[in-house]
Amino acid sequence: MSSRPPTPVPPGPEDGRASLARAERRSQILEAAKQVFSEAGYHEASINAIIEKAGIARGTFYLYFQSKATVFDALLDSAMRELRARFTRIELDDPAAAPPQVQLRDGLVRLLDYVLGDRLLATILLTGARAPEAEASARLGAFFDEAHALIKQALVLGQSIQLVRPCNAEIAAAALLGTVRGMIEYVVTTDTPPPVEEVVNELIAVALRGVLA
Amino acid sequence: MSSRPPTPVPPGPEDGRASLARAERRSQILEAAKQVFSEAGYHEASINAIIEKAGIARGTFYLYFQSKATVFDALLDSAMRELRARFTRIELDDPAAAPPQVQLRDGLVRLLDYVLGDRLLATILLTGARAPEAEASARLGAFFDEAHALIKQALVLGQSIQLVRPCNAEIAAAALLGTVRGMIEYVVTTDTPPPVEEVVNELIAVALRGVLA
Amino acid sequence: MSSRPPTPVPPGPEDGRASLARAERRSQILEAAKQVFSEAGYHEASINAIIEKAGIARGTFYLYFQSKATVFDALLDSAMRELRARFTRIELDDPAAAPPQVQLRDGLVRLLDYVLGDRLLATILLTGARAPEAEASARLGAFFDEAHALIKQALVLGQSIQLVRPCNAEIAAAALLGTVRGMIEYVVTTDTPPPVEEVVNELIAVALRGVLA
Amino acid sequence: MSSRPPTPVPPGPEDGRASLARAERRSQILEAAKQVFSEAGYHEASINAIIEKAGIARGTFYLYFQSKATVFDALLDSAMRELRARFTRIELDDPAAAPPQVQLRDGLVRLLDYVLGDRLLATILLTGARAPEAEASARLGAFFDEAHALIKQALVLGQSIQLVRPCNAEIAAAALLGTVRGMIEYVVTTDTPPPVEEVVNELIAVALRGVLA
DNA sequence: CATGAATGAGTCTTCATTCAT
DNA sequence: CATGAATGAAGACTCATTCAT
Repeated sequence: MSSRPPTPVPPGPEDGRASLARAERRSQILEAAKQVFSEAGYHEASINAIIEKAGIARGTFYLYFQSKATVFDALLDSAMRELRARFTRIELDDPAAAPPQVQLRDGLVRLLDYVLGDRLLATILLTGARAPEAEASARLGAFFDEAHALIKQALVLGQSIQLVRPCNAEIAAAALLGTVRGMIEYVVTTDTPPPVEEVVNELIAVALRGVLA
Repeated sequence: MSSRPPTPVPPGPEDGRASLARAERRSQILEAAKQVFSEAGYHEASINAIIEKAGIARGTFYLYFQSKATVFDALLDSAMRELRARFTRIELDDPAAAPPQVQLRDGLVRLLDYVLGDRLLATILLTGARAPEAEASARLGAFFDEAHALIKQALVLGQSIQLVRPCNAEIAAAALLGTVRGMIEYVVTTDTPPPVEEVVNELIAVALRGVLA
Repeated sequence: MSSRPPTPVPPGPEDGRASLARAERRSQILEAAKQVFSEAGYHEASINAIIEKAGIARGTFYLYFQSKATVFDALLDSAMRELRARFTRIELDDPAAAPPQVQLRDGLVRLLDYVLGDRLLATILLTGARAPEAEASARLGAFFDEAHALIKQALVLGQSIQLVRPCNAEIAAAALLGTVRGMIEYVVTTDTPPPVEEVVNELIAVALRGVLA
Repeated sequence: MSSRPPTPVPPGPEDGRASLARAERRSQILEAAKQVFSEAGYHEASINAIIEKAGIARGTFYLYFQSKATVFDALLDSAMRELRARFTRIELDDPAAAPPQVQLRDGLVRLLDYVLGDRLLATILLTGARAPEAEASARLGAFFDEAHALIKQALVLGQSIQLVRPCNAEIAAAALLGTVRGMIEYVVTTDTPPPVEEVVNELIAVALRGVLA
């Protein structure tokens, strides 16, 4: 029975936490959400867990994000942005640019550097595909498709200048994308991964020359 | 092989009479669950959807499986068993065995054949990591660790007979595991994938010789 | 933190209440909802209050109705159906029919009889307009518009046979609709209302001849 | 007149200086609240909508009103006051007064004039019964009871001088109150209502002489 | 006086699981 | 063995209210 007005008992903050600037509070929540999502995955993660970790009240969360899916989107977008920024298309025509192999190597180093610097975010990115409510989840699929297309394009180009051996570029691109993802997963899940330089060298060696002697 | 829970024998008369029917019902449920889990993922999948697809009553489900997590476990285990059966350790010493490259090729063909023959189960396997309640999910991690170890071991062995170039086997194994997973994901998600032979050829070529001319 | 599976502790019914036939349980819920809605109005009413009054569990409610708005719709529709069934268009041309005044009187008697027989439902009907989520709420508006049109039509017809004095039928119909609603509200809110016959006589007298001597 | 709560004088310096500004702010809020409440009804209305429309900050609202219910009360009281002021007891004994019919007509004209001049407030009054938390909501019931008593009294008086025909004054009063409410609802909800004079004429004609020729 | 960030009780709704028939 | 009605813990989200600045 709800005829009685709900005895409004909204207390003020019980500890002296001060009001944060909007952007600060927002990233505080993002940080908490990042941890929770990367530990528990989208579904297992609860708003409860997020606000507890952030040390804020329920309502405060919804002051900054419309829904659980929205925070997840923000994180996923952030991760994709970071990744995109670090790995740019390789420039062949520009004479001022570094040689292709160096560009490739640098891109991969930046990529793994970022991944190691923010393992949590990277974890979300690797597993974020399963979040149907989050609309960024669909963008993630597009993101990997894009990566596949990029690699394929590079292979075709390489073939045209006889740098790359004849092969089915579509399939090979899928294989190489897998190689990179395997690498990322490896450094993210290994407690004390080898130096980035070494990992990248190995990655490139495998991709370019395989493992045969 | 970790201590597998004793394959939850659901209660009921053990007179062995209805055993066949029992097994049939069980696989009927498993089949329905496979479809639902592979379409929706662990969390999005509902018991409702499973029993509807199986055409059984709610209670009947719990006569054969203790919980949602239990069916999922059964499916995951089944997939892992199938995979394990298809890809055996490469035999070097047995003079009666086929040459290593052929063994490798055959193993991969069997692997991809299976994957294409049961895409649903393969999908679950690829995405099944995110089901913290399902204890088989942990075994999945172990499964991939095992695969990594297998590859690493093969590399080390290959190096000892100068077949494989010197490299950090740990890292290279991670890269190659990724390559295979990428390949699997590719054939599973592509509507009309190329013939298995071609995919395997490409995969082996990339893994052994890279993409360079 | 929700990493732990929620320790499934769903007990069976703690009292021996037996499963009711679907229709029975449904009307049991409708009855409880009727009381709650009529006491508290749509918004003040809570699912909690309804299931408490019905003595059922939360989930049971949703086994029979999709939402709070849905039960409300069912009740509103039921009330409108009852009302419509009791007050039919007055038949002038049928020589076998009773004289118009008698038809009018009978209709009103049936109306008030129903209203007194189910005050709760009548209350919901009188106040149900404020429930934007309930789609039947819109139908309620249409219902009263229909009543207005019916009265207006009757007035125009009466004017054509010189039974009704010249007047603005639109306005007069609004006035008469108000008269009826006032009557209904009166009998519904009065603890021991006068006999229906008397109320109807008075209503008709006022509507037809006014209060002047 | 029930014990009205002492018109919640919001806290703040009582120096009388800013009193004017204070009153202005107050009515600015009331105006916004009037719009919101009349559009959305008590429950659907949100403090958010009110402060947005008023262009003030959240806290400011609570500087002038203790709660949502309080503003609603203020509006309801205001509407009742306006109505009361416009419809005074009909004077029979005063020889200087206009004849009773004229007094009645004038009162009704003033009533409808006001209603049309402030439809929003009138809407709130007509639908304000459903706001259990607002204690003025109870006063609204008393208000209509009062109106009923007034009409009944007039009927009894009219009967004593043989102006009104013999009837059950209690019931007839309920009918007539309904007639007036129907009228008010009609002019309030009709986009371009007929001139007040015409509506009042029709209302009086129906009330005094009915609809028969 | 004004502000608006923060609060948290309360609401609706879902769904895995049980058990009387 | 099969059934499906019933259960209730848990989750996402809203919004009136407060109070430090």
